[in-house]
This record gives sequence, C-alpha cells and structure tokens, in this order.
Amino acid sequence: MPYDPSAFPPFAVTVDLVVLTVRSHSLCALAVRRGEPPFQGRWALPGGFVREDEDLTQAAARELLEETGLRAHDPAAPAEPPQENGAHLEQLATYGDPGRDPRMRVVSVAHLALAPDLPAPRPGGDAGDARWAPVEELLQPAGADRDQDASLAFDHAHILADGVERARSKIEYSSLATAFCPPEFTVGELRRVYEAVWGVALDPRNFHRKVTGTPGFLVPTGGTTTRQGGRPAQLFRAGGATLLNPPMLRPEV
Amino acid sequence: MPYDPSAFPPFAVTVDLVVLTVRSHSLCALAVRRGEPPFQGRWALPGGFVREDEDLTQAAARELLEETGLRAHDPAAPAEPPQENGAHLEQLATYGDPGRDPRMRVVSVAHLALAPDLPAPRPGGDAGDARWAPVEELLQPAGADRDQDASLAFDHAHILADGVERARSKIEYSSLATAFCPPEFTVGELRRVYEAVWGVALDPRNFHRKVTGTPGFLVPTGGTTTRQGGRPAQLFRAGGATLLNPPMLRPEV
DNA sequence: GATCATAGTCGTCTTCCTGACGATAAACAC
DNA sequence: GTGTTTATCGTCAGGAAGACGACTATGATC
Repeated sequence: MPYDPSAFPPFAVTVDLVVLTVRSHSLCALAVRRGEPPFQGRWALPGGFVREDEDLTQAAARELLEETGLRAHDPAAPAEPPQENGAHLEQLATYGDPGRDPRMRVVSVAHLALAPDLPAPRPGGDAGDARWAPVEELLQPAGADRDQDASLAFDHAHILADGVERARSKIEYSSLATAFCPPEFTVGELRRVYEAVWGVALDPRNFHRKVTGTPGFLVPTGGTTTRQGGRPAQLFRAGGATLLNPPMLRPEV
Repeated sequence: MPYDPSAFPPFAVTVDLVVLTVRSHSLCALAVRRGEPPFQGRWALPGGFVREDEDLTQAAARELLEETGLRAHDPAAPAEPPQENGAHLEQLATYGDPGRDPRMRVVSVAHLALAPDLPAPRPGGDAGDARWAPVEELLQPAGADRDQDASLAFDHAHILADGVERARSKIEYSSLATAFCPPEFTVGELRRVYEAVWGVALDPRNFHRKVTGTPGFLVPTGGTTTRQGGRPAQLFRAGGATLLNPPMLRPEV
C-alpha cells in the first residue's frame, strides 16, 4: 500500500555532475551555461532530474553520456580489458538545503566523474553552451557585480570544491589517477596528472620508483612512445590493483 | 516561479542513521524494530522523513536525538571544549534504487554517527523497540525463512556495511576513533576501540608510541585511572588535530 | 606480606619507505 | 657534434613501523 501522500513533503531529486579532466597541465571541470532563470546565463554544473524508473547511478551515467559522450565504467566489472573511452563515476555527496534552489525543494545527489582529456573540447549536450574550465577559475569567489559573473550558479561552487577535494585525496591511496589517462600512458603522463590535480611538482625519479614499484598498479604493454619529446618512454596500462598500499602522500604544505 | 510539477517525478526523501558504538569490545550498531509493514517486526536502521524546512544534516541530527538522546557535535566548531555527551555525525551516502521501498519511490540520505558507549542501553525513541547489536550479527546473510529473520529490512544491511567500512577506514587517517570514547580516556581504551572496529589485535607498545607521538592527537589531562585493572594509566582528552599524518594503517590481511 | 596476573610505559633493533639528488640513456633540434 | 629534453637507474640518509624485551604499578590470591 502506498504512503499517505500528505504524510511527507514531496521533493524533486536531481543528479549534478562534477566532471574533471586534466588539460594542458591543469585540472579542469565541465561547466554548462544556464539557458533559463534562475541564474540565466551563468555557468553551472551539468545535471538533471532523476527519472521515475532510474537508479541514481543510472541517472548520473545518463547525464554524463548526454553531456560528454563518455560512457561510465561499471565499477562492478574488474575493468581489466583495455578500457575504451570511458570515465570513472562515483557518488560524491547529497545537497539538500531548503532554499538552495529558489523555485522549490530540490535534493541533488552529486556525482564525481574523472575522464581522460577529450579530443572534442566542445561537449554536445542539450545545454546551449559548455566548456572545460580550470577549477581555480570556477572556484573564484563571486566577482564584482559584472553582468557575466564567473562564479557558479546555486551551491555548485561548494559541490565542485567537494568533488575536487575528493579527487585530490582519492588519488593518494587508490589507482584512480589512471582514470585521467588514455588507455595507454607513460609514467611521465601519469606524473603530470598528479601534478595537475595536486598543483605541486613531483620528483620524476622518486615518482617513477614509487609507481613502478607498487605491484599491480601499472602493467607494461611493451610499446614505447616519444610523444612528450625526449627519450622514449615505456607505455603502461592500469593494472588490476585499485588500492595503493602504502599510499602516495601529497607533499606537506 | 515554481517548476511545473509535471516536469519531474515526486520523491519522498528520508534520512537513515548508522549509529555505531563500541560495547564490550565489539562494534555495535543501533537497530530499531519495525512496527508496521513492510518488514513488520524486522530490525531496521533508525530514520525518518526529512521535513519541509529542514536541512539534511538537521534532519539526521533530529532523528539521532529522538532515537538516542545524543546531540550531534557541530563539526564547524573546533570541538576543543571538553565535549559533553555528543556524537560525531556525517553524511554517508544516498540510496535511491527504485523498488528499495515497495510502497513508493524513496531516496534515503544515510548518515553515520559515532557515539561513546551509552550508559542507557535502551534508547527511548519513538520506535517500539531498539537495541545495540554487534554489526557481524546484523550483517549476517538473511537466515532461513524463520519468522524472526535477523537480517535488516530494506537495503539497510547494505547501508550498514557501507557505514562500517567508512568508520573502519576513517579512523586510519583521522582522530575520529576518539568519538567512540568518553571525554577522558586512556591509551588502552583508545586501543580497544581500534581493535573492536577493525577486529584485530594491536601491539600495545607500538600503539602507545604512535598515538602519544602524534602531535595534537592526545592531550594529557593530568589524571590517572585504574578502571581497567593493572597499573594506573594516564588520562587524555582528544587534541585539536583531526587528521593523522602519517596515518595509522590497518594491519595487512 | 609474598606471589601472581594484569595493564601500562619505555627502549632497542631491524626493515621498509621516502626525499634529495647524482648519473646515464635515448630521442630531437640546430 | 652539441645542446635540450625526458626517461630511468642508483645511492644515501632519515623517519616510521613491526617485533619484542624489560620494567613499573596496581589488585587479587595464597
């Protein structure tokens, strides 16, 4: 028997996406321009309503596909096969302040997606406009009352900050940084991911020792590449290990 | 202007609580007996609807107070003062499978609470019956079709498992284990918390060196106690540090 | 009161991990 | 060839952790 509908207040439930990637040595997030009020013309995180018959994860994966064309990896599958164009997707947190949306009570289940640098910088979602923007730019405090405020709509700056912090801490103790890389990558490319996400410089020699010395983290594919200039580097795939033990800790402040 | 109500499906939003404590050297969770269908008579996690004017955290804190009498610490406050009877409360994850509640579409924002062992084992919530049960017992796979199934209702076993895993991993790199202790405690009591949560035995000497050697983790109060038998032990309060660096890692499998 | 059991606290030793940094290797640009 | 860039291997010192010995201070037992 259904609940008495008067026994509880009705909510709208949405998913919002923090989609991160590393472009030209800086951590970027996907932002879409709002086509309607409130916050019309301002940038926001992509997202949308959860449908009647959908799981939260399904809704997030659908939005991700619509906005970026990226398919989410199934975290259930061991992901051993040479993963094609796909992104890591996980639930981040849920935001439900009354008043976070001026129109009505909306609870948003935010998700975090990590993607390799996309060949097509212009995602073709149903939003009018979309772009990759460096996270420092999007997290800038609300500028002066210019018509074109660079800060994000709603509480999306807060959500983005939480997503960035999750990514920063999670690559410490997991192999998640490989989600920012193409299927085959070099140690140097992986190091540049860490450097971009953490915003620090790492010692190439110690980094190399750490990642090649952790069993199950990297699997050599046999090939080499020279796409970064300099001496050719070995190519690797992500190994089966998902947890790094001991972790790779961020340098102290 | 409000949304067109037909533009999105209405959801019920609830908070469910994973309340953990350490009792007689084992990790226990709070379970309440359901007084109505579905799953009438089965054990479940405490929880309830989010009200119209409430934040998610407020709703969780209200439910916690109703079920246990515990007041949630404000994580914003530095929590330096000798914290009175209070619990740590944080958002855990959100569960929204269609069909997780047979009556209608319910999205539940689960929260994790960590509390010291309560003097009153019988929480006086509005639920008819409540108890502290060892988590292994609650996580047992659904028993044979006995009338009195010990397993939890809905997807609450899944939620509980996620909460336990969060607690197990979070005490590695934070000072959160002190949330299971009374305001003043000994190193041995803190060690028994770790042992109960992780289900392992730790070396008392190395543990003592680690926790007393981490700056800001423990502050001696000057007093001593002998309530555990044996040589009297120094009493400590939780220090201001919330992050342990380097972390205290769980022993390998 | 002597002995024992129980907990707590301080040290030692070895091993592993990391940060700092020197050195060599293999490509490309000129 | 020379210089530049990136990759990779090696060395060394310092810190942290696991294993474990030794001593201390209580209450319980004989």
